Amino acid sequence: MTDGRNLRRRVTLKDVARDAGVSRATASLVVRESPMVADGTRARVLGSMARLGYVYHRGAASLRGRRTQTLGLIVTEVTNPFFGELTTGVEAEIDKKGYVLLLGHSHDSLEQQARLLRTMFEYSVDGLLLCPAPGTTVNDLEVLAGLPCVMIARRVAGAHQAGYVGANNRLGAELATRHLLQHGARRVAFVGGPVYSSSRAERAQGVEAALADAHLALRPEWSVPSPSTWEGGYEVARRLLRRSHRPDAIVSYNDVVAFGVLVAALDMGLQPGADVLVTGFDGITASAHQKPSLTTVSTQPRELGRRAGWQLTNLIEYTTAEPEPDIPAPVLVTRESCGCPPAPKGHSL
Amino acid sequence: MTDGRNLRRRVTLKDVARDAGVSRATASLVVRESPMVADGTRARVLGSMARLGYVYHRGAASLRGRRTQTLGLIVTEVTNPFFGELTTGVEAEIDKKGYVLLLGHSHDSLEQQARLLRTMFEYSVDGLLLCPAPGTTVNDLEVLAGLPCVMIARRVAGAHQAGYVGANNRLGAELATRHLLQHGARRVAFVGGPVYSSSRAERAQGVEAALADAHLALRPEWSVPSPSTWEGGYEVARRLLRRSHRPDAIVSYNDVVAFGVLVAALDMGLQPGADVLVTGFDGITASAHQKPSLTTVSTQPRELGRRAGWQLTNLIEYTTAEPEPDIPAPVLVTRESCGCPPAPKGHSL
DNA sequence: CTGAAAGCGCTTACAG
DNA sequence: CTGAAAGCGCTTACAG
Repeated sequence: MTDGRNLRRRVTLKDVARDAGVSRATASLVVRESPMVADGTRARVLGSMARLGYVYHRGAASLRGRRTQTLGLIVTEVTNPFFGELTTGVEAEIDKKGYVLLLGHSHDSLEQQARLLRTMFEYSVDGLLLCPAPGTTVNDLEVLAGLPCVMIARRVAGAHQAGYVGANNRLGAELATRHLLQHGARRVAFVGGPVYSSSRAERAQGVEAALADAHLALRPEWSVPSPSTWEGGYEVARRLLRRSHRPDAIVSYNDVVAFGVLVAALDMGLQPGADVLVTGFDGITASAHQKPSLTTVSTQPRELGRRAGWQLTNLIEYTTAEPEPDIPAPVLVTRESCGCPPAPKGHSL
Repeated sequence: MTDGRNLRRRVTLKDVARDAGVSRATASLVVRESPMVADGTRARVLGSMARLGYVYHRGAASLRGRRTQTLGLIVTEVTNPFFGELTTGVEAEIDKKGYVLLLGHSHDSLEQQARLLRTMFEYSVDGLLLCPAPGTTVNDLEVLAGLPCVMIARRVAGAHQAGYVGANNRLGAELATRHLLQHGARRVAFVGGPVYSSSRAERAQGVEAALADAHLALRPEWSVPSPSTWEGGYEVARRLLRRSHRPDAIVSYNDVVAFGVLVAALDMGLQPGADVLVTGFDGITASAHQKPSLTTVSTQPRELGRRAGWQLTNLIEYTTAEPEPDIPAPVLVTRESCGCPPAPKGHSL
């Protein structure tokens, strides 16, 4: 006895066509829901498909049709839930437009990113969503050769063909800082973020702008870069808060860094929200779940992903020459860490 | 003038072959790194490929070759970082074996899961990794028709063909409970988890087994299911801790639930680790970053993902009839929430 | 509205 | 070690 499972040939459109007594082209039209098929014929073909257990072979379709309905997403970090939430948003958006997601993690490595780009290209993705690893240049993107592409959260200078979706870094940091000033802060520090990143620079500018309006300045020794990790925030905050002349407020580069700042303060016997005011940036779910809960500039990561997916599918389907950057307005979510009362139950952004 | 970009035909193996003066078959052998090609010929072909800017077309290759080097991963929840960390592990493992990941989120919906299964099938994935949505039955998996498949974290009764990678729920909960008893706990509650899930039942059994050894019992009103969310943990803990006769220790269904429990305790003026001992389950990164830090049963989510990827690729390449379930031993990571000193800096599992 | 033919870019036997 | 032919399962013009 041989194994029936292995012998069973894949059911093809040809089989369906024969069974239904039509040509392959007609069967193909039915699969693709073309209106140009007579109702009776369509019903007959659908019946055969169901009876024979036909499943559409997208690989074959795309070889001929030049579209894979496949999108690549390359994210960098992985310890940061921001990227997880973003990915969810992307998937939700493209799924409803009939695309599927090919996922890769570059771990902030240029080599790994280059490999992934090539792989995605080999798989003939219809378009690409990329959170570029730090140090990415236009040259690194040349392999893409005209493939529709949208950058997320980080920009690559000179990549004009590519779309962009990201937070308004400057405005966001400005909002946070202004709010802290209203709460009486006068000695504001800015903590975390990769040294030479554009996003860190932009956020720092926002802090400075808000301070300037209050006739204050960001002291250079209080603008401290760090890895964008919990540990980064923890270490820097410890150092800053240990001094006798210490900041009375800390604007953090992102939420994960802010979490480290919160714990550092608590470990030193300082109450965030009272002894030192703290804000984050991103608005990941966990920001609502800290104790004290974290005031943050929400970029609504899920929504950001959704928009990136939207922009990319548009780029593919309508081929704009130079897409408009999509930079949604950030919203300040006030919670305990800046001295505000906790948000009402169930409230989240 | 017409746009040169659109006119440029894709460079095919045929072009390469012509340029190098060999047949397509030979060029194909070179691409696939076959040793059966003369060194000189190979060099010539590789040269042509580089000069012409050839990129391998995997779609075409798999249509003929019957392998797409593509794996599907369907994940359920999204608010829980556990799945993010798991995904990273999966990707790391399959990437080095030359596979690529097709990602889908079922959001715990059976309909969405069914759609995703079908889609992955249409894309001819070589295998599937599935965290089944609650309520999934063997029937739901029939569409897979022999496709190699590995379940992650949750089992589907009767799915014998499929592999399985998941935590040892019973043992894990037992370890945690024993540890709490050693710290002097006597009134232990078990909080969170979906009512009828096998994993909740197994973890509850572990708690009971440890308590039984100490001649104690799990009081029915102290075994409280809840959504596996922060909110779920928060609400249940509030209710339990409000009573005069309250638990002195809470074993939480997972880390996210435990985070809610921690904050509920703090909100009520109780110190976790002193007034009430708390443990989690999963070992997500954030467990080390709470204040107080969370003692947890680590299943090492990344490692779990790695193993699932390993099992699936093995299943594909060596076709075992009935794969062995892979149930790694959980490890208890002790931190502040059970009254232990915080783990040393940089320590994580 | 339907059918016959060609082709997407590769790999797989099979000769030589 | 290399070449000519057939075919993977679809879609795309093009007739009718």
